[in-house]
Amino acid sequence: MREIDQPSYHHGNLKRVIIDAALQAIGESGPAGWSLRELARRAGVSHAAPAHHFGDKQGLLTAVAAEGFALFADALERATADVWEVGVAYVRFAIDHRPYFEVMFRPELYRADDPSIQSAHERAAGVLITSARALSPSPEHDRMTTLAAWSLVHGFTSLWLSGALPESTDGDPEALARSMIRLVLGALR
Amino acid sequence: MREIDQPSYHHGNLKRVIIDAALQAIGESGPAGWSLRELARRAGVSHAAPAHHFGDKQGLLTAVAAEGFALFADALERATADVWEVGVAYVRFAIDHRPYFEVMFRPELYRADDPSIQSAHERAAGVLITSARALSPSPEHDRMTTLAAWSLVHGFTSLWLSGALPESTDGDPEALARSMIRLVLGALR
DNA sequence: GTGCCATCTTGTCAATGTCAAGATAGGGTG
DNA sequence: CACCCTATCTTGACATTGACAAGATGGCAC
Repeated sequence: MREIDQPSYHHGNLKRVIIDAALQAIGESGPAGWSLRELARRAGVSHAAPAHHFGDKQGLLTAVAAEGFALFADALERATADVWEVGVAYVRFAIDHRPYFEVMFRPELYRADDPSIQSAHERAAGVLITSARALSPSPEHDRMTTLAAWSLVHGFTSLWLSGALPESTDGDPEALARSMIRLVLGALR
Repeated sequence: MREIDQPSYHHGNLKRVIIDAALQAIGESGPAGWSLRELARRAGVSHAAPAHHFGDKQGLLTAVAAEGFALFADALERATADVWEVGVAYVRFAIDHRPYFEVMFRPELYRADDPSIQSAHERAAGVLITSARALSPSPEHDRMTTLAAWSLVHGFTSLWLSGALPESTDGDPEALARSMIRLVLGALR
């Protein structure tokens, strides 16, 4: 009796299949509440197939985080036409791609020094810094404006995702975030 | 050969010993990177002793979170004399009691519906809401001011703890947070 | 003194992450 | 076309972990 129905070697895009399965598992049970073996079971492969491609669990999460940062940078870049919307895009990405986001900002889960992470991370940080500069009242406030804007948006996102906000149950996070961002950053300059 | 040198039954404050060991372990390996058995080993008790007092791992983390919210509420209350300092106290607590904080805002790790959690949580939320009201320009802005202030402070804290801020390596988080809070919330009213 | 029961230990089990070794297939080389 | 070679995937094994069940201990009420 074989455990796998049809051991199909070289079926190609197993890496993608496993990452997708991981994203779904993270979405259901959080970034640490799933197992590699259950993942393999769902993907229809043997229990050690993930380890072959990603080395270990940290390796898989490193791949997830790297892909996440790249998608994140893309999403932020698409919003740069209207500077005010970059913060909204931040929130929207976190909610629309929650599994990515939850891994990305938990660096103890993956290898943050991996080159694939660093490049995507720098790109995302670049968009944030550029956008914040456009909102800053004067050049010497650039650093503080960046810090404040990032903190504001990231805090809203974290609280929303963790369910700490009373508005989390119903309500539209995007609209709420937009109001908050315009109010606070509008007052700043 | 016995595993435990001197099986000391009824030695009393084992609950405290285990919680303290858990806090230390969380500080070293994050809120999910430790094991109950390793904990028991360090505390000098058998591998199942923790389970007896706390039911399971979630139960232990529930106790940690409850204690954390109580200490958190205490710390915030002590700062209410100067409303601006409540936010700073938020940041200081998170950094000085990082293990508590990291568990508290990860509700999937514990039983958030536990009564011991709820009461302490409500007390902390009360202080935050009251303080934010004092900073609000007008009553109809109360809700938005609370949301903005909380997001700002929580975001700063999360980013600092995760090491995402360039300032995380050196720098004084408390002073930086104080500047940011005064700048942003000062502009709001 | 005797029974009771909270406290803690010991034993056990399935599940998990990781490593090592084997099986398969497709592509390049002669 | 035969050969082998390597990436891909499987199978097998092992230590560790969380959880449960059953046993041992000792203080306390009566």
